Amino acid sequence: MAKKPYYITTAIAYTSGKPHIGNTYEIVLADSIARYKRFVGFDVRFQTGTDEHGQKIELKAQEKGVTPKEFVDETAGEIKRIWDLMNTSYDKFIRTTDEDHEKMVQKIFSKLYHKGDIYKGEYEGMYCTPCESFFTESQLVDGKCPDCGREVSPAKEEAYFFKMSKYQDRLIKYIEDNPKFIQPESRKNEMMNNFLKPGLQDLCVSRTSFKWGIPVDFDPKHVIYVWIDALSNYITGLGYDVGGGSDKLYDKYWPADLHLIGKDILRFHTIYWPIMLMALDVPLPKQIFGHPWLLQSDGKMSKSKGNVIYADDMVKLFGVDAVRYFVLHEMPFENDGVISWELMVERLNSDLANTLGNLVNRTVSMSNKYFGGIVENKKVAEEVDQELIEYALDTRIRVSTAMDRLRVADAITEIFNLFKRCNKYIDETMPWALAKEEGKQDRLATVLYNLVESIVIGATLLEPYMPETSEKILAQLNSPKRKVNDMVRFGGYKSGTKVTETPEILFARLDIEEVLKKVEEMTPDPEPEVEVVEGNPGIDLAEKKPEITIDDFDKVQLRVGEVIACEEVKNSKKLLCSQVKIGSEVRQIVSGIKNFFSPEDMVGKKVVVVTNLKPAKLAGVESQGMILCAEDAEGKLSIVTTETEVPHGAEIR
RNA sequence: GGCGAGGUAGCUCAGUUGGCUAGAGCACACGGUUCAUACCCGUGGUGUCGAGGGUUCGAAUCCCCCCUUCGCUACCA
Repeated sequence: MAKKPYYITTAIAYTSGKPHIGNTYEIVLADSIARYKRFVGFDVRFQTGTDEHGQKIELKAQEKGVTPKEFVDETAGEIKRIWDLMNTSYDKFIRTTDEDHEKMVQKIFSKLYHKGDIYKGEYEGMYCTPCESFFTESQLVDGKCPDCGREVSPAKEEAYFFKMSKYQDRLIKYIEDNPKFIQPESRKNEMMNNFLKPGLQDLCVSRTSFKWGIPVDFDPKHVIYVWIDALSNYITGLGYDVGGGSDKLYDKYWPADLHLIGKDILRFHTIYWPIMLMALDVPLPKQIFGHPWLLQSDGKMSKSKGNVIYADDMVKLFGVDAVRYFVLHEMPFENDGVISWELMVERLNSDLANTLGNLVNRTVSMSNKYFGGIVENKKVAEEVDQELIEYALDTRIRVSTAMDRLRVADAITEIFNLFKRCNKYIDETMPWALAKEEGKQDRLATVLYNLVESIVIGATLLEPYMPETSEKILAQLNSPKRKVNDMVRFGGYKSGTKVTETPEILFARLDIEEVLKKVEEMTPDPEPEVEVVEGNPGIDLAEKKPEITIDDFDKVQLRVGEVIACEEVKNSKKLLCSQVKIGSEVRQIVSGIKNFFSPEDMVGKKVVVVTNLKPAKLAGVESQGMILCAEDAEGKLSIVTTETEVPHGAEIR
């Protein structure tokens, strides 16, 4: 019988920087599910990758002085390196800059356009000119640009829109008919109440304000916006073809069984993505799980605090499997989890070193000490054995129940409960006492056999979560990997096998003080604190502009001007129109300063003017330059002028 | 503001449709044990189950109100 296919994906990671432990959690979680499904007999395909387009990347690349492609090549490489470091078993790492992906995204966009689900319209919003960005009302901070804090003005831009509302009722029905579609369930309510029930707005799916993206093939000044580009990776990665003739991978694995994503992007995956698929006549994925986040106990992770935890730092200190154990075990199903170095060390010492490591070690040691390493089933059973045997066999069922509900943390706990049960069994049977008693040798052998067999069962079940440790334990016990079908009976361990003579310590206990010391060494410069001058804090800019050269600065021409006349601009709230004399010419300049200066204030003032600024119309009035002002934290303005009297027309440099 | 989730032992959390003296893990204390990584096993809680009111023979669990924390609130990749 052919194996049942199982397709699982993570969200593709945005390549704007190095992923921290929170991002890494998702890939490890997905990996544990993928490995588990493989173990229980599914034909698994596990896809992950990177989302590499967008304005933010364009800007970051510019800041670094590299091309966007060079920039994402480096970041994507870093992300892949960490995924590999975490020992994740993905089958496909897709990048949205892959050629086949880009081509198919264009075809998908084109098809939706010709079908009439995408139409050309105008995007209206609040626009911040210096930032070249649109914002919605709700994004504005105090009615101003959330990035630079400056005034924004209503503006329009040509854009393509997706008719979401057309599919809204179908989606509501689908979600209601498939209660498991959105997990955890509380998220389902958020989507229904906030978006679906009030009615969907059409979605803007193209941009002209930046270039780093996939161009619309029939209208190349537009770039396809993130939704259609990024989300479609789940099908393009399988070789989906919108024109028919999809790859056989697609036929086999689509629809996906599980999209694993962070709770922050649930809306895109549970609303936009299903609607896109409906429009393409493609079946919907079976389940979408928005997992919670792993947070620092001492406040949020931030680079300026110097407390960002990166996966590779953790791996250096604790090893891959300890980190995997920690993130999987500590993460609850619905609420955010907590991460700290202290908790990490505590878990490692008590669970990994004491319970598991010590169990394996003492078992192997006793086998060596009493029987020269030979583990033999002499079948001298006693009543206590049965409880252990049943517990060991039952663990498989309990793990399975937890995994079917995606309760990965619970599944791991079940496995460790088995290890604890083994430790208890040792105390119940007291092998060291049997060793001293005459005629108890066969009973002793049986006890050790039961222990080894139980550990093999536990180690086998542990593989999806801690693959390396699982392998190490089986190697110490000299046991092959056990198949899922051989998990239903107790006694699969081959009697007469010799265990290792030199048991390696699986997890060494760590001292929290020493760990914290090492952590400090690894982060030697936790961001030099900028000195704050007492009583005069000044103003900190939210965003610093990239460095420029003297040549860049030379492009700007600044001259002294004298305001000879000034009036209010009709139909505007903030604008004044000044006539400014600069040498032999008089320029008309419009400025947003009415809230602070009256036209009378302005007349006679010497001002600094940008004279080679491209003329622009503000509220219908042409402005041939710009008067420079300083702005304080409250947005109060002060005109820049010269320290001593200088004739108008003088150049500033 | 609207919608939603939570507030249970020092810490992290379980507590199904209301019902035996409210639980687990960690930490802590004591006892046991010595095969083992100072480990393992056992024992130990006067917790106002956020506050108040109500329904009921009986409520952490249902209803009302209040306090408090957090999530979501559309074009951000």
